[in-house]
Amino acid sequence: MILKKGGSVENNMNAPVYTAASLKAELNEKGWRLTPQRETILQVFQNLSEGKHLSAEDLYEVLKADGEGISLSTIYRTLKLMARMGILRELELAEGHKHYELNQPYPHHHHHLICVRCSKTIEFKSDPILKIGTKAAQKEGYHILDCQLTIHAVCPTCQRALLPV
Amino acid sequence: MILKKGGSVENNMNAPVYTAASLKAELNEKGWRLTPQRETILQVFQNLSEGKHLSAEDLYEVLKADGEGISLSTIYRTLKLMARMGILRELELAEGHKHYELNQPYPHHHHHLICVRCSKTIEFKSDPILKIGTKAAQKEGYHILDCQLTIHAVCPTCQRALLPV
DNA sequence: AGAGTAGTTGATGATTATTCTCAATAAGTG
DNA sequence: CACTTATTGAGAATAATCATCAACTACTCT
Repeated sequence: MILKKGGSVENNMNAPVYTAASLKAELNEKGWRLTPQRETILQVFQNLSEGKHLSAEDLYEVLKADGEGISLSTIYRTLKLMARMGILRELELAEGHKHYELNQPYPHHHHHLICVRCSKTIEFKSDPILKIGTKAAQKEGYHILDCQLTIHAVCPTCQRALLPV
Repeated sequence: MILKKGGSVENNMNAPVYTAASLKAELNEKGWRLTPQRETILQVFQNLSEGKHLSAEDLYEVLKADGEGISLSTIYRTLKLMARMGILRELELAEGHKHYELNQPYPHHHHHLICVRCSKTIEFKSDPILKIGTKAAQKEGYHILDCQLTIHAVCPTCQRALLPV
């Protein structure tokens, strides 16, 4: 993975992304700080190809391989922080641990269809859902951070396998 | 959604529910057994008022209070089993542990709007979402078990509180 | 630019929800 | 009724995540 340092702007899919500067602005606004670790972690997610997502452990390994060694404590703290800021989405794709991906706006926004047996996951998009979700949040005065339809199902392969649950 | 099986009847809200008999039929079909524990646990969920959900620990306490003492091991096993059968929905409403509720079909089917700060949760319904989700699963040949839109957001109270993330 | 304040990191220990193990039990089958 | 095998219960084992705290450093204010 290539870690692009400094003022990144647009990724290759022409979607607006956070830059170090905008991340710093948003953090400082709340009295928090932009650290090299936070910047690096954001970049990893920005350079991730669509459909990819990382667990805390995954991210830890990626960074270690890149020679960027960031402690697991910081990984966990940063993932949670960024999820609560709405920068990352927290996904429950398989049992046991969470995955994270960049929380992309409209044209890239998507949902997940997950096999409860083998965890095979398919992404799909839907404008209406995003609109309905946004409206539901607005109606209650909630400030929306993420909106994801999760479909639990059994994939064709596992249906045929007739495995015990 | 697969909630109506075999000899199901109607509860007082006019929604189809599992009976001991229909649960047994579905279990036996796969070589499993209907035990008093499984029947009891299903009943607890069926008697839960709308909008309520239980964690494994909650269920354990409820049963203990009822003098029905079922071991935590069995609780966990049964919750997972029933979720995989599509009888229960597994919800990620707050950090740290899962909640479960009966997986009700159409007129009662609903989604969740959750405050990431205080975990206050609001339920809302949406036909279109259920339809879109069902279609998405069908298109991929997945056998759907559950379909839930989860909206992570900040509730009005927590917005005003300006608390640290 | 330099000093001070307070947020952040990293290492490690602590939690805690959930799963595993295994002997004893009991549901379903013929 | 006997037999096979799924299931239970108790406790130990896991694994993901969080808390703690001293050292460090980003940001702010002269």
